[in-house]
Amino acid sequence: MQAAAENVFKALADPTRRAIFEHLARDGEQTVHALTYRAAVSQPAVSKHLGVLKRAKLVRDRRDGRETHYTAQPQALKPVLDWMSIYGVFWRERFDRLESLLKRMDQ
Amino acid sequence: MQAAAENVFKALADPTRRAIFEHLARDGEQTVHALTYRAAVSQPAVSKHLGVLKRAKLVRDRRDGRETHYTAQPQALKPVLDWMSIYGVFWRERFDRLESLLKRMDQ
DNA sequence: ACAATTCATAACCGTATGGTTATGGTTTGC
DNA sequence: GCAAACCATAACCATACGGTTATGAATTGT
Repeated sequence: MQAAAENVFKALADPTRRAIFEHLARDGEQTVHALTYRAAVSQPAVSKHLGVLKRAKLVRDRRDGRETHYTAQPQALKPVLDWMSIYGVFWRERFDRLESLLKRMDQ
Repeated sequence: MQAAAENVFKALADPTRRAIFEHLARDGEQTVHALTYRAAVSQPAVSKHLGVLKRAKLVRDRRDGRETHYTAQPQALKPVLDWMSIYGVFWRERFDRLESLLKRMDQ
């Protein structure tokens, strides 16, 4: 498998990290401060988690003065999808979505 | 997120476990003995990994005499796909596949 | 200038994790 | 019947991991 997927899988294995990522993906760019406010853990813990997510390329950071803004980079999930696709597991589901999509497009 | 996905993510976070799962998914049902032969770790380690995969429902086991046969259960990956779909990240890719599929169906 | 804010890093701690060897219960082959 | 094969579990060990508090560097507000 691609070496890239390694870090992604490990990064997503932790629930706190997934929560942070979900938050970023849903609500867009956030400062560490804002993320800490929502998280159930301390600010240093959040910073460490962001470091892990960053190494996995799941987030990007942008320094602005004393603040650091983080953004979700969902494309980084692609290696996971690719890995899963190897086994052709989801063709059935994809086809179902295709069908329902076509139906909606027909109306 | 679904509680089910929790175990799946953690199970897939370990490279040895992914290797075992890949092997099962590719080559079909295998005994612990056969899996150990290929794996880079000891038989007890393989057994433990299989236990983790089983709790995540990623594999099924079938006892037959002194042998235990394991089978990959790729449907268990679905919660991961669902989780990723939340963010609509892959609609673009899906749509691309749809297009190429339609082209092939047209011929 | 100085106090407060924001964040990352260091130092530390308990527990989870992934590995090992040892062992024992079944089942099979001879 | 007995030795060998197959597998799971127990006991153990080192390290990784996720959390904490303490601290300091950089920036901002007043």
